[in-house]
Amino acid sequence: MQNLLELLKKNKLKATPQRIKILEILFSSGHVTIDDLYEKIKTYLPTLSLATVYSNLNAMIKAGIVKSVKLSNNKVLYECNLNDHIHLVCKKCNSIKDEFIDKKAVLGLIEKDVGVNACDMEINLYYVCPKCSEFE
Amino acid sequence: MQNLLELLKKNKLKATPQRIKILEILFSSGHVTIDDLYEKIKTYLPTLSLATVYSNLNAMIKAGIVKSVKLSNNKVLYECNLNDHIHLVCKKCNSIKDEFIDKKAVLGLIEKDVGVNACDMEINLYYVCPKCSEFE
DNA sequence: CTGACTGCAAACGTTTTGCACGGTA
DNA sequence: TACCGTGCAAAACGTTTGCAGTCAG
Repeated sequence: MQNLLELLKKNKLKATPQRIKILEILFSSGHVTIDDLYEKIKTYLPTLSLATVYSNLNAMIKAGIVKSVKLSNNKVLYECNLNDHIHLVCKKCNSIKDEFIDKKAVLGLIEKDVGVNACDMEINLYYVCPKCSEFE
Repeated sequence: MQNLLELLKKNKLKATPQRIKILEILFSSGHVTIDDLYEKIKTYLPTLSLATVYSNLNAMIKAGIVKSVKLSNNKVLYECNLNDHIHLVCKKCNSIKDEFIDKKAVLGLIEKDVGVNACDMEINLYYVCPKCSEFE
């Protein structure tokens, strides 16, 4: 995918096959745990090491391409940092759904209370997903 | 402190001195790391073990009395889950400031977009704290 | 050609576990 | 008294590090 290659170059990161594959998976999956990510990549790049995945994620987080989100169950998710979305987290099964909201309106409302200029905002809503509320 | 004792009993947790002290510190400190917490408790309860602190925190998290927050530097903070506040996290030094907002208004704004009833909401604002912006 | 990236193994700090003992309800 | 909670040590877990070899620019 040409644009991923350029995305890396634009951020002064070498475009290795490992990094491109990591980004591809992040783009198509929305958000994944390290284990999911490692599992999925291994089918394409069997020799890839977990340490490399970590170091690449950290490098791309530093560059601002990737974002990590820690949920209340202390699991960490990685995702690409392009879309303006929040997370709906199911309290029962920990499944996660992306949801798009008017972040500017929310940020405006909050900044009025707080009196600070924020460069980023992270919102997680905890709820019970449809599947889990069926079996309550 | 009588109300802490009742808070534990109400949630079907035995009111041991260790748990009461943990809650006292969480209440007075806002949010603390495990190390801070352990350090502070040890002056009152020198025989306390770290494993006990962990198991008590986990028990109280399950009961909903305590909450844990994982920051982008992978440090975990514990806090009591009674106040309606959000976190201002400094992007440079990772310091954290509690800030109180009108959560209901924010939640209302978001739920309108999302069409879901949330039982809890977590908001983190990333900014540059006054100390760090001095030395930029 | 050169510095950055990879893969591996070992190290690291944090959290959990198993078990005997002790204290709360 | 019965059971939950404690303390200790060891194990497990997720992540980082160091290093030799490799590859992208």
